[in-house]
Amino acid sequence: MNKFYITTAIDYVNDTIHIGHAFQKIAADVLARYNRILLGKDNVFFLTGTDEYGQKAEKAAKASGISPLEFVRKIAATDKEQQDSVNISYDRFIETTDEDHAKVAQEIWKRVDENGDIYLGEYSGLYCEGCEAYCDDSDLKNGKCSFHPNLEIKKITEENYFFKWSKYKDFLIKHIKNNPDFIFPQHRANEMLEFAKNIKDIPISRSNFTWGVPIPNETKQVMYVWFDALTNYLTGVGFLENKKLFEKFWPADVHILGKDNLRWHALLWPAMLKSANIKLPKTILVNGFLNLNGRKISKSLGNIIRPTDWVKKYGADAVRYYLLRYTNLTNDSDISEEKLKQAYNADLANGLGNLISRVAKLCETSNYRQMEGAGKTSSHLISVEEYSESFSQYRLNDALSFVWTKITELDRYINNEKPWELAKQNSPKLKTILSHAVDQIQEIAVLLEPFLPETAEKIEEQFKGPKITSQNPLFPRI
RNA sequence: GCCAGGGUAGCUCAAUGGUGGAGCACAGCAUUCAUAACGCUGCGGUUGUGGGUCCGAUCCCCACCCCUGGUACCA
Repeated sequence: MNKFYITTAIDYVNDTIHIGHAFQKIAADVLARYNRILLGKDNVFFLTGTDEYGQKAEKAAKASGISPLEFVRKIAATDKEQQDSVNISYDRFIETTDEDHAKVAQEIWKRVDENGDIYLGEYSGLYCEGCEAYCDDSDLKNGKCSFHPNLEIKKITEENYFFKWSKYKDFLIKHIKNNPDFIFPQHRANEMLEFAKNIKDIPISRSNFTWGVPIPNETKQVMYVWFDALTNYLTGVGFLENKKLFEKFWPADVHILGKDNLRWHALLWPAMLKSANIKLPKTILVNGFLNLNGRKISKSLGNIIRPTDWVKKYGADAVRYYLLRYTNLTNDSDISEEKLKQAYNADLANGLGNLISRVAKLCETSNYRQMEGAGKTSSHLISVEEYSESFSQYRLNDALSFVWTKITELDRYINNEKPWELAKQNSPKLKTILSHAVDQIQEIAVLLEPFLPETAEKIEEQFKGPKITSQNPLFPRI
C-alpha cells in the first residue's frame, strides 16, 4: 500500500462540535500525520467536514430566522474553527452543501436506481420529529418517543423511495466475516453481524421537509440525510470532478467514526457502494465516546467543553497529548480538566519539557556543535517496532507510552554520565555523551511529530545544530 | 430480557496455571545540567462475591453481584 486515505465522521450542524468530537478528529489527524511521514505527503489524503442537510437543520434555521444555507454554513465555520484550534491537518473540509457534493449523491442514487435497488413504496408509522425517523413500538413510552418525550408522535403515511437493503444481507455478512480488518475493533463487527440478520429495506427519501439533496426526476421528495451524507467520502476525493485524484485514493483506507454511526457505515454504506459498483472501504475504525468527570457530555447537562476552551489554557499539543495518552481509542474513556493538568505537569513539563531544557543548556554552556549527521530518515525512525506495532493496532496511547519510556531512559542516561561534571573537567568524553543525547532527542522529536506537531517542530528547530541554544520552556509548569 | 466486553494499588492501565507489575499521586534519600525539575528508595493490593477443578487459581469451570456498550435517533 503506497497511499492512505482517511476520513472522519462529518458532524451534524445542529451545534458546534465539542471535545468528544475533537477526540476523533485528533486520532484521525495522528494517523494522517504518521502516514505522511511513512508514505510521503502527497500520498495521504485526509477528509473531514460537516453534514448539513436534514429536517433538524431546517428547523433550527427557521428558529433563528435565517435561511438553512446561511445557518448551516455558520455552524460549519465554528466547527472548522474548533478543528483548526487543535491543528487538524485535513486536506479538505467538506460541507455537504458544497457544489460538487449534491451531484455525487445524485449520481450514486442514479446508479443504485439503475441497478434496480430503489423502488417506490408506502411507509406508514409513528414518526418522531426529534429522531427524524419512525419509531418502533419498542421505542415508545406512554405513547411518546423515549428519546424525545416532550414531542408529539405523529402518525404519518408517506410514499417513499426505498433502498433494497435486504438484498445485500448475505453479501454484507460474508464480507464482514471474510475481512477481519473491515470493522475494528472486532466486537463491533459482532454487533453488526447480529444486526445484519434482520436487515429490512429502508426509506431513503423524505417528503415532509425540503432541506435536502434533490432526487433525480422527482420534485416532491428529497434524499434522506444518510444517503447523501455517506457519499461525501466519494466527493471528497473528486469522484466526479477529479478522476485522477479519485483513482489514486479510492477506496478509503480508514473511515473513523463514533460508535453511534457504525451501522450506517458498516452496513448501509457498503450496500450502497456494492449496488453502485464501487469498491468498498478497507477499514471502519470505531472510536468510543468521552465522558467528562464521569458524566456524559451533553447540552442538557450543560457540561460541554469545546477544544478551544482547553487550548487557550494549555495549548493545542497538551490537549492532543492528554486525549490520546489517557484514553483508549476504541472504548469509552473518562476525562477531566484535573487529569489534563496532572498529565501536563508530570509528562509535558517535568518529562519532555525539562529534558529538552537540560540538554539544550548542557549543549549551550559547553559550546557543543552538532555534526551534520548522515542520520536516519524520519520514515525509518518512525518504523521502530514497538511504535509502529502500536499504530497497526490503533493503540495510540501505547505509542505515546513508548516515546515516554525513551524520555525516561535519556534522563537516566544523563544522570549516570553526569555531563556537567565532564564539562568542568574538560573531558573529551563530554562530546560523545552530548552527541548521544542530541541524537535521542532528534529521534524523540520525530516520534512526536504525529502527536505534538507544534512541539516536535520546535524541538527539531532547536536541535538541528550546529549550534544548540537554550530556549524558553516548552511547557511551563502550571 | 437478550448479546458483547469488563471488575487487579487512591487514579490510569499491564501481566501470568507456580511467592502480584508500571506510570501518576504521596513520603524519604540523593543531586544541581534542568521548569522546586531528573534519579534512587519506600508506601500502597485477601486481583468484585461465593463455590469447584488442581500439588498450586488473579488466570480455567459454575453461580451470583456490579459497571460499560449494543439491541434500527444520536460524535
